[in-house]
Amino acid sequence: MLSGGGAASRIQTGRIAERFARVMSRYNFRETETKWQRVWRERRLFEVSAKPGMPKYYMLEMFPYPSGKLHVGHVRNYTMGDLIARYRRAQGFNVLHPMGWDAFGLPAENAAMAENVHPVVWTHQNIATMRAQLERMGFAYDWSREIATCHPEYYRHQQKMFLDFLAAGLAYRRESWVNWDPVEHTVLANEQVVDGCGWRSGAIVEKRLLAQWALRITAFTEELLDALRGLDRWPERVRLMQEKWIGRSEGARVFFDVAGRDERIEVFTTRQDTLFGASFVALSPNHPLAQRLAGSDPELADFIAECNRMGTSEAVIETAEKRGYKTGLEAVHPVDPNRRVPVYVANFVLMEYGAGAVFGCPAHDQRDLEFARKYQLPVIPVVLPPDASPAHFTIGETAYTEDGTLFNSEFLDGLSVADAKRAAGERLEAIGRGERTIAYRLRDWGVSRQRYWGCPIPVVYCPVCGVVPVPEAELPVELPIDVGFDTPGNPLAHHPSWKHVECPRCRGPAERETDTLDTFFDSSWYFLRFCSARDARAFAGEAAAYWMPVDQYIGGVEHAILHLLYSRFFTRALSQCGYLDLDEPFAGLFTQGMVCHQTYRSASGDWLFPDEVERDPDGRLIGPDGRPVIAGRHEKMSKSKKNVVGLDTIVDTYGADTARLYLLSDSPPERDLEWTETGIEGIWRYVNRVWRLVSEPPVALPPPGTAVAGELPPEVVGLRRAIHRTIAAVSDDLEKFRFNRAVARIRELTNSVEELPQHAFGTSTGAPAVLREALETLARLLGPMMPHLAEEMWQALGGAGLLVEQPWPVADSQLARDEQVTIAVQINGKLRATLECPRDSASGAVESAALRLPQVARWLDGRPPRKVIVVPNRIVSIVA
RNA sequence: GCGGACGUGGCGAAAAGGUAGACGCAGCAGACUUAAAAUCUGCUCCGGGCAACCGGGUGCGGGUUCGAAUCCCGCCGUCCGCACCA
Repeated sequence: MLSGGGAASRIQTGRIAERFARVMSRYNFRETETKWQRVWRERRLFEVSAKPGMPKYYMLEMFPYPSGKLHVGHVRNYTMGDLIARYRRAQGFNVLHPMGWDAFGLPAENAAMAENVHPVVWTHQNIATMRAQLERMGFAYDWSREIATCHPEYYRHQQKMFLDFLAAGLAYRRESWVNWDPVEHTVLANEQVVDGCGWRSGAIVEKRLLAQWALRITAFTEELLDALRGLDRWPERVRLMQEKWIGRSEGARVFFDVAGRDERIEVFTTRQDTLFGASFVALSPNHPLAQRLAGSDPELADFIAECNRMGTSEAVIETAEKRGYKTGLEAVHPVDPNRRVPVYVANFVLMEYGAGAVFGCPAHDQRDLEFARKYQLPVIPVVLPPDASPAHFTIGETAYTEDGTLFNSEFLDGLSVADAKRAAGERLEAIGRGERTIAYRLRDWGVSRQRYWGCPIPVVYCPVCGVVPVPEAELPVELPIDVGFDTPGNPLAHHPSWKHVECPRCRGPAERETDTLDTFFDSSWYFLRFCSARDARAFAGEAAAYWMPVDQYIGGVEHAILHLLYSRFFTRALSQCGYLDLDEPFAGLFTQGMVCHQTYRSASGDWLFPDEVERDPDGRLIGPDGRPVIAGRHEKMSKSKKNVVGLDTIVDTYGADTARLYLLSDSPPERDLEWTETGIEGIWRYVNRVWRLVSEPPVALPPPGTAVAGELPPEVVGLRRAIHRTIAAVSDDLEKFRFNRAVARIRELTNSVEELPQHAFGTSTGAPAVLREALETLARLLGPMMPHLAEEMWQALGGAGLLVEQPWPVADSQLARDEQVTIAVQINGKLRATLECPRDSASGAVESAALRLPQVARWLDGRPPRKVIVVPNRIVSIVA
């Protein structure tokens, strides 16, 4: 066994040494990259300030959680942002491109418990590591604006915001449900609940009601929904997801009296038209009436307790088996007092939505139908499909949810669904049994967290004065450092002295709030702080007015709803509190895909890092123990499955530019990217080819600025056309976030330069000048993608100043124009020939030329075509 | 369960409704080399044919159109989100 391990590590060392030798003999990225990073830093090129006369561009990538090390998923995001930032800068914009750390959060506390390291230390070490990694990548950040949300100078401002929200009625206290681990006596995050059990204790998780702080995001519901339409530079799918999340539905509140009791059940429904198909009413287990009934019905109390032995996540609730408990009560139909339906308590009814109670119409709702079948409740169809006969229409296993004509419904008979909704609503209103209303899925945002590593909520509880805000002069309420993590639960609550304070109002003994704020609170305004990161205020008004909104925001689609919705709300809430005058923080949004990698398991079933897997001489995969490896599926990179690629190894081996170009070139940015070792080697070969073209050009280059003069051979004219077409196409691709295509076009131009035959230079004095134009163009176009290599190319070409300070090239449309076009000729939709024509030839001429082609004549076989369609410069379509 | 997306060669992909597979990766053959690496050249969607060429082909089944990867309808599969992970 020992020797096996030794052999494996010898292979590994051998491979790295071999790679290293290969690398050192060529383009020296090590020296080049550190050199240019130093130059940019020393000249403070990326430190910017507001310049009112100059057009601004705010480029922002979602700031990272400092989890330890940067992975290629982060780097893909930041590479795209840097590309745009450098491109806009070259176009003459004053570009703000900041970076910071979303530094509060659960993993720091987990590390504290697992590795016995304080969250402060762990976080700061991780930030230092990750900052160094970002610097090595050569990203053009304004580091003078770096922020970390765990810094008191950052969170003091959000404590002030919280107090302002409180004063404005946008923050309030309410009871809400949490996941409770009965063994550890700790509140669990949804992520910490695995199959209904606590991740550490394994105990079955319970729901508990806790008094917590919430933000009134619902005060802005309509605005947040309506303004989505104006976000025309957001992906359609993200706007759709937010729209669905807000979940506006028009319907009605309907009141059911409980037979024989002085009790009324209010339900919300979007299907008031199906009122005559009702066969039950169902209450949420946490509905007040259900709670009251449970007091005298132990069986119901058990059922409710069982419903509460389940996490709070909607996915869990919705996928659980639908179950109900028959209370024995009967609800009186609101329109027809002679009808009665049974009242159930059901586990699928959410207290948070609508009225916490529903009526069930099994014929026209699938979930109600399944419930009705399970508890043998009647299924009464009331909407008749267009071609069905009322006498024979029945419901089987599928509810009918489409439009149709109402029947079995008294005064609604004969109406369409839409008309019946209106008529039913009117009748309910007229008899005082309900009213039409709009319900939203969106709930207020609970921001209290029973955790240490977050921003303290600046309030004090006084037995005399009640809830008292901490006076502004006493902010920030700083997190104490001397805490222990041995006792489960919130260390702040266990701290011997921290929470004991004087009441700011009456000076009597009082207690601090020991909950901290949700970390989404931290990230809901960081983009504003970046506008003036060292200001004594949260942000300077003028700076925010100049820089905001963010022109281009880039991040993972996993933030499509929560972070983006909260930030949109925050911007409005802050505007309402007088901080600024803005509704939408992000004018442009792009959501990039994940980075994936194949997974590997050893013979004993343990996950293996890709680095630990080698190929033996027969090409089989073997692990560090010398035994065969099982190659698994390609998945999103995650620490738990070890399918991560360390950034440092990549940058050490190939350099930052190669990594950057690979991340841009391989897949469209919005799609997932498969990380492959061979792919990055291909980029490395390309880097060397480009560098060779510049360092050893095929002919001596004329001095910079030499005009292209004289007659050019056709190949050189073609190269010149390629140069200008590439400039135009790459610019267009960058505008549309088609980075992989932009890279492909630059590679095509590189191929064109390499393919230029030597003799093309011999006959013309202008040809070397065109070669120079091509190489300079390559450097300029590659600049935002591979800034170090491009800067080195620019210097080797003798360009003036730094490449970063050069303007973006502009295509000459005359030079880009090709006078010949290839036209496809189709017969009955199949390609049969092609035709070379001068550009913009008359359709008649193209048509007759196409009909004269021998291939066409053969297919027509002497018959005249029935129809000919000519699309200029593209295609001739012949119908035979 | 609900909501959102995606599906094209061996692989990543490209294609204003107009020549499907640009640009790469991998593979094969060749050049250089004592040899290897590096580099360079050529080939590579599938089937048939010596070839010119012919037939088929963008998850599956239909439809619209002179023409569909692209638009419409229905299925299948995969991925993401679901409010305390960030």
